Amino acid sequence: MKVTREQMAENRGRILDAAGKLFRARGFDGVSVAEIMAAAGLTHGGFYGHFESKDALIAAALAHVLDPERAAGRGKSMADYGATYLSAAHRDDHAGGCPFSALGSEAVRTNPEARQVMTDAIERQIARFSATAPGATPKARRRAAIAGWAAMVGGVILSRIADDPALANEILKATKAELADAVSVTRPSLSPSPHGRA
Amino acid sequence: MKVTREQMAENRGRILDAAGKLFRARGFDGVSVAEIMAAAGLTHGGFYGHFESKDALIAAALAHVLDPERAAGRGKSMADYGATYLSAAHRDDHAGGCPFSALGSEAVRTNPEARQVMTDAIERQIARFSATAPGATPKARRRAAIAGWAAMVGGVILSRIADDPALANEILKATKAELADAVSVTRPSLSPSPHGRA
DNA sequence: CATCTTACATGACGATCATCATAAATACAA
DNA sequence: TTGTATTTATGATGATCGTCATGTAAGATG
Repeated sequence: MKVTREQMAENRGRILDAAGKLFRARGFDGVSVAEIMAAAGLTHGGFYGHFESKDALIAAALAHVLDPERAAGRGKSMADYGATYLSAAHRDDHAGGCPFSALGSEAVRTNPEARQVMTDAIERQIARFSATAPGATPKARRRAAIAGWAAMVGGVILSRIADDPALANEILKATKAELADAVSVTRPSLSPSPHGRA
Repeated sequence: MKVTREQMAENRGRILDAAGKLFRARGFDGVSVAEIMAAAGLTHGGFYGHFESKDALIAAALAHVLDPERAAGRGKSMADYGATYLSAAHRDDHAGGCPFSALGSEAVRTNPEARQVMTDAIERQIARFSATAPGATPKARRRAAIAGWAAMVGGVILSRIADDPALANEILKATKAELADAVSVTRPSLSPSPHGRA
């Protein structure tokens, strides 16, 4: 019943993949350890050889999904990122989408390790958006990056809650449009932003 | 062990109050029926005389909290509402604050009745904000209302997740400031908005 | 090849939970 | 006032879950 070191590392990776998807799809409390292990092709017994507890898995799975190495849309501007983020495809992809929109309000109540993982990811996202956010000064751009990120997360969550497909799509579209306007208009006064669409 | 009709109605109200607060503070899965009943001053047995299931209570508690009759900040403009919404006081008041920021990502996965209750509340909020949102046309104002509401919800959620108090406060402040700017600047072209601060 | 190490499977344990059955007590109708 | 309906308390039930103990097969090590 033993397994190659390499196999073990691959198993750990499969556990993290499965946990990342299942947590996003059904919430931290909506998935059991046994279910995650089964999705990874294993049984529940081996779990505690890989992780100390379910809480530890939550933190590790979030870190795995939010790993800056394989972040989606690396080179995109904030506007382009927002357009993808606020698409129907992303909204409908709970298991594969952004953990903030899938787990945001639950993450508030998770363990400190997981909170810190998410805090770091928030800071990275803000820093990334700040490069292409509208605004004349770095301070203004950072402010716009934060507000834009907040609108993206809130927009997807509200669109997912909305029962009525028309309303759900309108929320996506409206948030996307306001975000795009903010970028193209910049602040009233300055010359054309040096960080435009392309 | 029977109780006045009036008492029973009051008991039901206390159950809804307790459920509303506990759900917002700890999530739907983080609170047991027995705990809610205890918080209402009753024991768990009587629960099913009031509600058909925990799911039914979730829907009823959300409807109770989101009741348009006793909605907070009735006459406020979107900008004023946003300033209160994005305050540290509201962010720190999980149990008494907005159910969308407290339960948003979990609400996506609740029962259809609860989803519909929340959908109606979203529609009401958008309609309310549309009256004082920036924009030259009703369409533009509705768009701004939606994006503003999304930014509020996302801003509070991100601020609550953030482990670092400085970052948490910055998120609130930045989102609030962008919201205020959007209102005061309106769209570049038109005369002063007829729906300004006051 | 022999020994040690260890990753995973099986199975169990204690706790928690939603839900239901029953009983007691009393409001309400007659 | 009497009888019935009904609200709540007590207690039980079956299911689920996180975690752990143990066995075993097989890699690692020399």
